[in-house]
Amino acid sequence: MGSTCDNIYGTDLTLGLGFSSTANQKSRKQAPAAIRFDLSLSLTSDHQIYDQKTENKVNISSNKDQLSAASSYSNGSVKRERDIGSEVTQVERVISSRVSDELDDNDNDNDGSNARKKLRLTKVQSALLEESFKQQSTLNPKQKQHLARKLNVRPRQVEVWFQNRRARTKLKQTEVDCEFLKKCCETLTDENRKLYKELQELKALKVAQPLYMQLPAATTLTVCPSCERVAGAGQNSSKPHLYGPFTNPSAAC
DNA sequence: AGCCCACTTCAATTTACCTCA
DNA sequence: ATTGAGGTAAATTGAAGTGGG
Repeated sequence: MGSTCDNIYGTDLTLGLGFSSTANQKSRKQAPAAIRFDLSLSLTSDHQIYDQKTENKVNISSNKDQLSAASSYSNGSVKRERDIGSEVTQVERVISSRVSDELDDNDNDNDGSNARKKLRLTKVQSALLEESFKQQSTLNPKQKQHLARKLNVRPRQVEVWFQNRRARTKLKQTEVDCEFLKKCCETLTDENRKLYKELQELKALKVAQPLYMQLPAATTLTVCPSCERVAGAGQNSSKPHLYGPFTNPSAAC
């Protein structure tokens, strides 16, 4: 991260995230120990961090030995967290995002490391993108440019987001379809099982009694006049040959 | 050339589980 | 025995890279 930027107040701010939190160790390990951030973030009074790009504020207060945080968003909503962990994460996100932007704008990798920095879109940015996606799932170049300017991101990011979003939608639809087919399969299996059971019962009945004399009055099945069988399909004599009142017995044999 | 899609990579984040005070 | 904090590994998420149509 070669570019150390002074913020608009002329102060070279360094935010150390060294305090104890429930944020997971691994992610903090991977985050820079101290991050110098650009003009879009500034420390305000009352331990408040203000992201000028998203207009989000993160209030940080300490209460005895427990740190807590509350975010106030540009839409007026306020969120209170159990502890500082997720807010630290949020601050890291914002900082990371801005730093990535900065690196990208500076044709990146000024720090010499080729590590791919993951940029996370802010909630506000994601919400706006979602809103646009609801209206239409593809963008023409003009719309892309406009949205990119509005979100303060690169057009390529908007493009990638829409691509990934379409993929997610498709995947979800596939899952829904799969679930539907699974249900269909279950129903058919169940039906097949019932029919097979019925068949076994009829077979047993045939063995016990001469069928053409003993068939229950209620049954709609008939005996084939040519082969005198209820069971025994033409293709396989061992398999039952059943037909109902609307089929042609001679044609079936 | 530019766009889309499918597939992939990998950093960031979440979740689950464990240990210890 | 129970609870909460802290640590870690595995799983998941999602932004971005790549290659082919």
